[in-house]
Amino acid sequence: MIDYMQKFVELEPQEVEIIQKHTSLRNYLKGQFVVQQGDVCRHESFVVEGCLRTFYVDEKGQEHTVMFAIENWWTADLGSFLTQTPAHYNVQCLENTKVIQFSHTNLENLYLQVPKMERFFRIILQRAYVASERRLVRSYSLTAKGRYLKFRQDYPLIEQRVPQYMIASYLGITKEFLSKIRNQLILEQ
Amino acid sequence: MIDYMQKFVELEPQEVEIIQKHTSLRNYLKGQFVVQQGDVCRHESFVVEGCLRTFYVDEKGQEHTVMFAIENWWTADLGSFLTQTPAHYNVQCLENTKVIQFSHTNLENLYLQVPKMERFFRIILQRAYVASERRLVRSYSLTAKGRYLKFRQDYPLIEQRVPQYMIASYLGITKEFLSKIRNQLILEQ
DNA sequence: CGAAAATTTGACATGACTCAACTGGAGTGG
DNA sequence: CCACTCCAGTTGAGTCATGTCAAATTTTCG
Repeated sequence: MIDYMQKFVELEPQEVEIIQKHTSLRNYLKGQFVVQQGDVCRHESFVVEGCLRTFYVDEKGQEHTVMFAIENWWTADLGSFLTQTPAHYNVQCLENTKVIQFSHTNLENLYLQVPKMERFFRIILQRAYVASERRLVRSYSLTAKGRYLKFRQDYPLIEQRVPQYMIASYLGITKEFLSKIRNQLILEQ
Repeated sequence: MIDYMQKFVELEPQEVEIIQKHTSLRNYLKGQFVVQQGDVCRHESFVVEGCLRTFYVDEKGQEHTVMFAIENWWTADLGSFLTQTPAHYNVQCLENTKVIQFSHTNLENLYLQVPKMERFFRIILQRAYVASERRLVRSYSLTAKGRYLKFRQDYPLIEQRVPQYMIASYLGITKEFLSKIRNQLILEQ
């Protein structure tokens, strides 16, 4: 994780040490929940190894996948984490997963002790926001097939690691329709 | 703008002065473009007064509204601004508009001179990211009618200031269909 | 091997789009 | 002050993309 951070900010050895004191390493088994809808999201997690899915279940019982996270990504229900209010989303491990976690108080503390962390997260958030905006535009301007092709192109690694019905719910379509799109793509070749 | 910033970070008088030195005030007329698709977005703008729309035109010539901005909002093509590469979006004034602008170099400079600005923008971005994620979830889980009702509820002020066809393109539907939804809502009462 | 989970297939239903025509202001100019 | 145009909004008919439901098939994994 430190290597990853150094791409965005330069850290002194003593800063690295402070960061380490404010984080904890945690292992989850496949299927375990890091965050559950209704609970407060206590940590922001950096994925060292594994794969997770953020999703929420609506009133009709339908699942909507908000995002996936693999190695070197951050995950949390950010809205819940920031305000320490009940989460709208679940975050579940799709594989055995190892994460580095920042608790809310530790992170606030860390911002005071290592101001560079403000910069680091500002940069990370800028990128996340731009990506989210792009995805939003695509959701409106592209057809389901177009969104699927874009997804395959952007995240080929994720496509291979997660079941198809989760990809469908990430793209905002039903698993049946995604299956039909895939079939159609094969026929086209 | 300073009042607005003080809600998130405490600024010393000399910091306020530095911020002022790094910004410029600019007026635009209704219809003018702050950013144009293809040009590099040179500024991040804080809206003092007025109303703007960020949108992009796809290959088929269709407009997609990415966001609106009114008083106390920030606007830019953030992706373009951050990397200083050509913009995907247009930002156009829907009314005569007054903004405070940060150029890219001024802002980078400001981050060095007033580190609190890192914190300020981190917080702003967190909120923007959470809002964007929510909108994304809605775009997938709600029907067009549901999205329209939510929009009216969330941004009643904006609804009254912008033409209906722009709201339609913000919601990802055609102006005709929005008109039908509105008609339907009247009949329901 | 057998059961559960994931995916595929097909018939039918529906939300949302397209296109074209129409309505109704808000200027604008004679 | 009227005629004209222009733009936003409405309406309706027909179509297409995507959803629903139920059954069949394949894959995964204990």
